[in-house]
Amino acid sequence: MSADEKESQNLVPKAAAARLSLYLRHLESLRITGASTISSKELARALGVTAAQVRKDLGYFGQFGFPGIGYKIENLIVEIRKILGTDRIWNVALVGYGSLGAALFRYRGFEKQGFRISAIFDNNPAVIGQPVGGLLVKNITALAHAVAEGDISLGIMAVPAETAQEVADALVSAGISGIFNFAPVVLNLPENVAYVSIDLTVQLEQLSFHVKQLREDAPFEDPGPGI
Amino acid sequence: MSADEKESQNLVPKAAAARLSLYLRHLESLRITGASTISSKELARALGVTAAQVRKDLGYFGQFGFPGIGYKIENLIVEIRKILGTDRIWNVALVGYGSLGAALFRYRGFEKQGFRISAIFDNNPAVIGQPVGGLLVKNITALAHAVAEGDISLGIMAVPAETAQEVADALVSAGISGIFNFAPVVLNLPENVAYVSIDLTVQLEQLSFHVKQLREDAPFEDPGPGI
DNA sequence: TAGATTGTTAATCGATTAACAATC
DNA sequence: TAGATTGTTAATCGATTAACAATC
Repeated sequence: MSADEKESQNLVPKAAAARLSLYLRHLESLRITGASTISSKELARALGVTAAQVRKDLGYFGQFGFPGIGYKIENLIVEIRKILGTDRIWNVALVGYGSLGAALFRYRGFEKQGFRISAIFDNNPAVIGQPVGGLLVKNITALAHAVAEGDISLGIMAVPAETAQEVADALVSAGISGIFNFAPVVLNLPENVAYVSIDLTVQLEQLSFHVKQLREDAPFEDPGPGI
Repeated sequence: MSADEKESQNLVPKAAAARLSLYLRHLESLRITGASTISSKELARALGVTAAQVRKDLGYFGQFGFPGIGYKIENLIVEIRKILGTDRIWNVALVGYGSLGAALFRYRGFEKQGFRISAIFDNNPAVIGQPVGGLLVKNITALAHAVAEGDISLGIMAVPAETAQEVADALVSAGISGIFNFAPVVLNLPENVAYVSIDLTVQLEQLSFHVKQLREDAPFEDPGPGI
């Protein structure tokens, strides 16, 4: 079976695809230093994984390295971008222009990787019509039209939990291909819509869980304050 | 081996702990509806996992259910909070008061789960001294003192990639127990410091990857615009 | 009681690591 | 050439699912 067939049959572990992004980030930072090749061992070391894992992750998608040499940095950047689909511009709709939505809009990291927020929506009359960075915040009822007109295929949701499913449904009917959700709910979506969700509170709870675990594992290390 | 021993020996899959947060979120929303018990099957259905997984995840930490009945919602909420360590207040330092930092500070979801941002730091003279929600943004050089004084054990980093490692080192020397990082870098931290990281661009890249995969799997479903 | 549901063991499935021939 | 490093197979490790006796 070819690497292409593997990919299209979903045999790529999700975690492998996530690491690809990390490899890309590191390769981009290396490029600035002028380095031209890197071995799986060096890349692994920088990211805290094993060299075998780096080679295996890349192996899911093709043969990019040179035995005895390593990987050519420029070339690998181009290849990973192709794999991730960031060798193009994605137009993104931002739904919800509260404080988180506004922060995400101002975040320059997205544009740098080819994600362009090209429309903003809210249901709050107080912000609808407001100009932000060359755009106007639109009424959420205009979603379907704007998505079709603007060749928008991704949506970022920064809305409260209460309206999240409703907004997701609207994005799906509008014909969006993928949703990036910040509302703390598990969305119900059709199989043909891609879905990534970040629940900030869940992550913070994981942190407190890990802190607790560390303290339990090493009860003599951290007597805490007052001793 | 007891459930407690398992936990302290790190035999709990990380993914199981993450799902605990999702169970908690759903249980809290159920409580409002007045329901008093729930079965693993119902909980599983709501969150898109299997019933066996719900029971197994909870089983890592103890026996909370009643055969033939299910789980008592109020009780399970209390137990999961204990497990996650959110049965108490955590004082949190926010480092970096740019647009993301400001959005995180305004986000009410943290306080609701017991995470209180009790100090804010930045290195930018333009924001140092600025009053925000009853706090003053402090110079980052005051970190160590404030952490000790304020019983702060967690740090949220909303700083640029360039200064992230430096800030992390400062948090570690200040005696912080856990770091929640938003900078797009892999931090180098001692083993005894808990660590959760969110790289927004990585997540958006995963979304574009999944969209691409869906399109490749169903080439006849989405002819795209222009047809 | 009969039906429902847990907690847990064993079976399955998937992901990571180790090892090494092929290659530069 | 000798040393380095890839790509890939096989072995290991870990997580999920299925099954079912125990229990209410």
